[in-house]
Amino acid sequence: MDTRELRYFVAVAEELHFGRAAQRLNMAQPPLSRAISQLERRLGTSLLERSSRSVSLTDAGAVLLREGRIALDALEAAEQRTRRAALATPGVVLATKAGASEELLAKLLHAYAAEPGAVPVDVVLCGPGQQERLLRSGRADVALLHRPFDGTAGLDTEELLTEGQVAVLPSGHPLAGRRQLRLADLAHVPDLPHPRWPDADGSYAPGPGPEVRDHTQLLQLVALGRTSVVLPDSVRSMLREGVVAVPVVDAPQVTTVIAWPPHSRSLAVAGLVRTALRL
Amino acid sequence: MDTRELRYFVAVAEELHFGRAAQRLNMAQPPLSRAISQLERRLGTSLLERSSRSVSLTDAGAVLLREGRIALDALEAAEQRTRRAALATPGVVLATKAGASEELLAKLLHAYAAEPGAVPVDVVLCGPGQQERLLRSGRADVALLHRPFDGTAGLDTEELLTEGQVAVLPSGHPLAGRRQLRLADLAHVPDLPHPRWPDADGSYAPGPGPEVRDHTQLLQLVALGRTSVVLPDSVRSMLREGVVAVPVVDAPQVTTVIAWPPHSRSLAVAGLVRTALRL
DNA sequence: CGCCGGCGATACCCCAGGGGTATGGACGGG
DNA sequence: CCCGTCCATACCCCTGGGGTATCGCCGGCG
Repeated sequence: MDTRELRYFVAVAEELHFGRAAQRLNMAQPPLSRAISQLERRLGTSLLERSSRSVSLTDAGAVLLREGRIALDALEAAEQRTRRAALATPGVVLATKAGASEELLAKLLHAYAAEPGAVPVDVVLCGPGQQERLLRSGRADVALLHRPFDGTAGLDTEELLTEGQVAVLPSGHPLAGRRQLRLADLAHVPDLPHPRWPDADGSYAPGPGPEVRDHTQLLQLVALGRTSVVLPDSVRSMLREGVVAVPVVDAPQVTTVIAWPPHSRSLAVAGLVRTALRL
Repeated sequence: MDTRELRYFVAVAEELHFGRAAQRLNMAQPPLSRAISQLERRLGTSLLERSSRSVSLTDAGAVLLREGRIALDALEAAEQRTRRAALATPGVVLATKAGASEELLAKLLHAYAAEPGAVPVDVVLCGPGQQERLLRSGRADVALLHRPFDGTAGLDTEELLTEGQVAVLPSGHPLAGRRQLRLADLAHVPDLPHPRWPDADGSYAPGPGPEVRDHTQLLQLVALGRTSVVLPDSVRSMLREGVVAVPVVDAPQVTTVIAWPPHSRSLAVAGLVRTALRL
């Protein structure tokens, strides 16, 4: 199967609309239609159910969408890792969520730098959920992920830290005085809508909550009484005036894991993992 | 990156010879040379070191070979799984080495068939090392692998059984009377050369030992005094007249694992794994 | 009920680029 | 020193991927 066809199919399968998919792919609609039916002929099966009013996935199409994304990720990773291997810099790229696990990260970097044979670590701070993408697409060699928020299927991982979660609230808020909360208490607080994080493409889904890009912004917005958020215990070390943290007893436990691609042959990644496990 | 270019590169990187690679790809050498240098230009790095007498991989080339094989496997898997999803048969394909773990396999199939919601299991018996390929290339949904012989990087696994190994010898052989053996005892027994298994393409590497295709053949050849072999304990149940098994005390322990692709969403695979763990 | 508008498929054209053959140029061995 | 090996270059051909114009289907609306 050709990469081109697969990319086309994934675009159509995601949009469920040939016209929009063609637009996204910067091409006209007819060659896209043709490419898809050609792919269907090659595979000997129909992938999309077209009525003249709507497009939907067949079972086979759903399989190809899931498996195809994995294959495209692997291709992109091959390209990115090759490009990075070509640069003279022998560094390793570590991706982590901006503002999360700050203390752990600092300790890890410090301890690793003291190891014999340590190489420079290029830290990429990214938005929530982006570490996983960076790792899968080959732009990072190793990442700190947070279960259950990030998916770890197909990655090798080691657990580093498990913690509960706290609600971060403006100090004047009625709920701020409680000794503990439940998720139900926070589910419908109309004056504190949940913040909105950017998508992979940097855009924001519509909604009532304020748009945020990092934890500093987020805590400032909490202090201003505009939003509230549930985060792992370790944010306590970042708390500022005007915000309080209240344990949420029934929030899922968050496990910070260090993750890397399963075929990694990098000594630097192995060293980082070894160091992290010794912390 | 294009699939075609990647396939070409992998062929050249494996052969380290443009002429032979072109032959393998059923094309002439010049367009292959051109395609590779075009790929190098696109990636902005050289992948192969050519002198007019020999070709070798650069560091970046080695990375692309490793990552590229993974990506090509993922592509092939996407295609195969889509094809299989299109067939009406709701079965699941289980790959296992012919003759290995027979008792375990029989128990597993029997127990799984009794589960509610069990689907037909299509068992593929293949040569050693081929289960891994079948799984990675999407022709199988789940496999029984044997560590440390099969690689499990990038697969999800559960351990089922760990056992020692025995040497299978013709009953008349001098070593057959021993209570136990060491690998060194078997390393240089010129009258019992190791058997040769077929490669992925069905051909045999040259060597002194007899060519075998399955364990029945193998045991017959042992009985005839033509070869000897070291296998997991569980072959004892297959022993025939004329052969004896002697424990090899320093042979590595063999662990039978059930393995599946990490992104598998198949209920049937999950059911098989659950059943296997309960045995 | 018929017209319109949205959407995917078809028809037809064009040309970029992938593949082939012939040949050059570098280098090692006899 | 010449020849054989092997990768690169030059040049040609034609497939097939992309574009525009248009059709056919169908649901909604006046």
